[in-house]
Amino acid sequence: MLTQFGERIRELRTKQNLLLRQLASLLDVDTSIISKIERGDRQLKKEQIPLLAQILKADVEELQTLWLADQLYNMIQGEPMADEALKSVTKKIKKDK
Amino acid sequence: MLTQFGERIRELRTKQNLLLRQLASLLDVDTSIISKIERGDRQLKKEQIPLLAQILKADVEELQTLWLADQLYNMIQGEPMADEALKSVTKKIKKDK
DNA sequence: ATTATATTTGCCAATATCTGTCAAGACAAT
DNA sequence: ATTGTCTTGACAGATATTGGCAAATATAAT
Repeated sequence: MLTQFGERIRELRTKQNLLLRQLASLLDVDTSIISKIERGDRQLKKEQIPLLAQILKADVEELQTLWLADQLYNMIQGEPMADEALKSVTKKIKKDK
Repeated sequence: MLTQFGERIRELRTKQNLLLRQLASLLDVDTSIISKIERGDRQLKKEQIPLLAQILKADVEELQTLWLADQLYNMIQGEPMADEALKSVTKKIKKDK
């Protein structure tokens, strides 16, 4: 399944004329991992987002948002009560502040 | 950390005058598991919700919503971009339909 | 205070999930 | 056919989650 995060990374990477292999090297992981991340087969570790943003000269917060949205979407995917649950959490989050 | 789901289960269980041990037996798990679930230390398996709802004479959808909301909340807990991500997913979910 | 009952907690082993690596395959371009 | 890039599947090690037991703690009654 494609992810917003993965698609954005690929977009940024190609815009910078970076090869998978090069980005992988900068992130110190195997090339295949990056490939999978861009295609939505794997998740990047949350902790790696800042470094990745720096390498791709991207906005950290944008990537964090996309990353988190993917996780959430993945969780509610196909759940019958997704709407209600989302509404409830949104409300609760606002109260927390 | 307390959960909406766990608190509701405890509420329903006591209202039915069921002991942990009795509910545990009906669900075929150890008493300690139910205790932990009610206190938010453990998650009930999604698949067990319908049976639980039946036992507690509760609305399945209500419990599913609470359960899912807990999972979501747990995921965005402390995330700086929680708001944005939630908004994004909510929008996407609506499109999916 | 002692007993009996209910609940909570810490710990362990089993299981499941995640992470990175490797090797083989697909795909283009030349 | 060779080269360079990307993709895929299988694997092993690391992590996380789960259920169960047993001990600790709480609660209630006498």
